[in-house]
Amino acid sequence: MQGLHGRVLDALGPAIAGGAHPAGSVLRIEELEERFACSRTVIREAVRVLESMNLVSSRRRVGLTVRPREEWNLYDPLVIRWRLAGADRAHQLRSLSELRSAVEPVAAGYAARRATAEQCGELVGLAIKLAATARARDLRAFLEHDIAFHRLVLHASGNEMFGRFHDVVGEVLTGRTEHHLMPAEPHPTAVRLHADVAQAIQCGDAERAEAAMREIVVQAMAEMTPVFDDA
Amino acid sequence: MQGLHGRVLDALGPAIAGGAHPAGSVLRIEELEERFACSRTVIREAVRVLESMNLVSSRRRVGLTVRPREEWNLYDPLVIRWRLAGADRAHQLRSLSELRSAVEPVAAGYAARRATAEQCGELVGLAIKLAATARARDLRAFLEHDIAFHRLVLHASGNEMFGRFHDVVGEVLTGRTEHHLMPAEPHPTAVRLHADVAQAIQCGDAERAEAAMREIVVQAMAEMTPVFDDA
DNA sequence: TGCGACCAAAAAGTCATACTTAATCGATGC
DNA sequence: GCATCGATTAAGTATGACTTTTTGGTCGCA
Repeated sequence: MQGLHGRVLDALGPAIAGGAHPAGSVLRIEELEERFACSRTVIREAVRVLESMNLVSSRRRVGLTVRPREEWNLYDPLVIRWRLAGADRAHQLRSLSELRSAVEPVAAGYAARRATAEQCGELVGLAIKLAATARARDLRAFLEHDIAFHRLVLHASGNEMFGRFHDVVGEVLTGRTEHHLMPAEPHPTAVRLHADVAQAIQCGDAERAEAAMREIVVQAMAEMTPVFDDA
Repeated sequence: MQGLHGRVLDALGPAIAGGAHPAGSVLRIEELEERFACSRTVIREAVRVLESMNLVSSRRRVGLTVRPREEWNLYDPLVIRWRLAGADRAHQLRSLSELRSAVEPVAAGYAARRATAEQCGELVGLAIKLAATARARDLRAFLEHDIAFHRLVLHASGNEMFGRFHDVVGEVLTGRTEHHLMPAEPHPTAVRLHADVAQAIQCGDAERAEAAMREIVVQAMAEMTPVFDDA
């Protein structure tokens, strides 16, 4: 995200999502021009985006009113990111983790029914890499393969809505690392469960894929409970 | 959505989402000015929105390149609506229904753990209304209560991500009616299942709530299979 | 022939100004 | 207290000028 447009959006979006402008508060284009030291064009274009996310609503003679969070497009990748960057981070991580516990098991089930042979091979390969990087305590690489694994399962589900959920998963998995919630060595159970998922998908065993994935997600949530309790 | 901005968005969004401009095709601001007979300002502002949805990417000396569907913000309520309005409707209904089968049971489970007494009362009330309107074969009112029921369950989950999923549910439930897939009288089983969900939530029985909701969604999917097979 | 450097031109990005429009708010009248 | 009217506010739109980034073609060299 570059240019002045991107700069304004990357400042104003998080400010709103982070609560600096509570619901009901009113901003005016003129004051934003001054704040960001740019032209009305740039502000208007950024505001159009925020409006389409339902973060604000624009009205003549009033200005831009910040909408309540319940109205925001909470699935917008930018909104997710902005919220994760703010004081609401723990709360958002919890919400996303719960959502994940709904989506990923079912996606794994569909993957077991629909994955191509190539995807199966790749999943097994990633599961092996996960085991290797866990053993080597290479957390960076582990995260990388973990994200890739989940992304591939979602994609292999053959449902583009599941596929597009990878943004959420990536953010949650990354968030774990940033909160130092990754144990020095990932649980052997977690590693095994990933292999289980890969194998179940390869065998076309939807129920097993679903169950194993559910365990992965439930375990990940348990590991994050300390953060949630801050919320 | 009013004004020229809204008009352009409401024409260009569906055109892209509906495949009139395939991935890789390039539009230019100048030609859009001519097509929509408005100023560059309006086009640029609309384009900013489409860009933030990842429908297009803008580049100097190239123009606006339509992105592949895998990159679109598929969870954006407008994108969902545009796709449902296009030739992809059946496919999108299927994808959304599968997603629904993931999300709603788990949301019902959380609702069983978190719903307020007031919400429980309201759910039971809606289940009663569903039964009455089904018996009276008042499909319009049935749909209305059905949507309200699901919306409330999602809200009662106490997770704003589930709560915000109500757009998806509303579109899918409404889509059934538009495809004349609503039977003359809703299945007594469906009606009973809704009551089961309401009761389970009231009793704090998460497993039962989840199981009953899963059955509702699975049954709804089965009823839509004829449409899916067109996809 | 292939590669790198250079430059003109294309198309978006930004700015400024003017005009239009919708809607809010205050005053007035009943 | 409510309805109407009109002025004013702040967003919506248009236009033209200028800036910036980047693409694509040309040229030179090995």
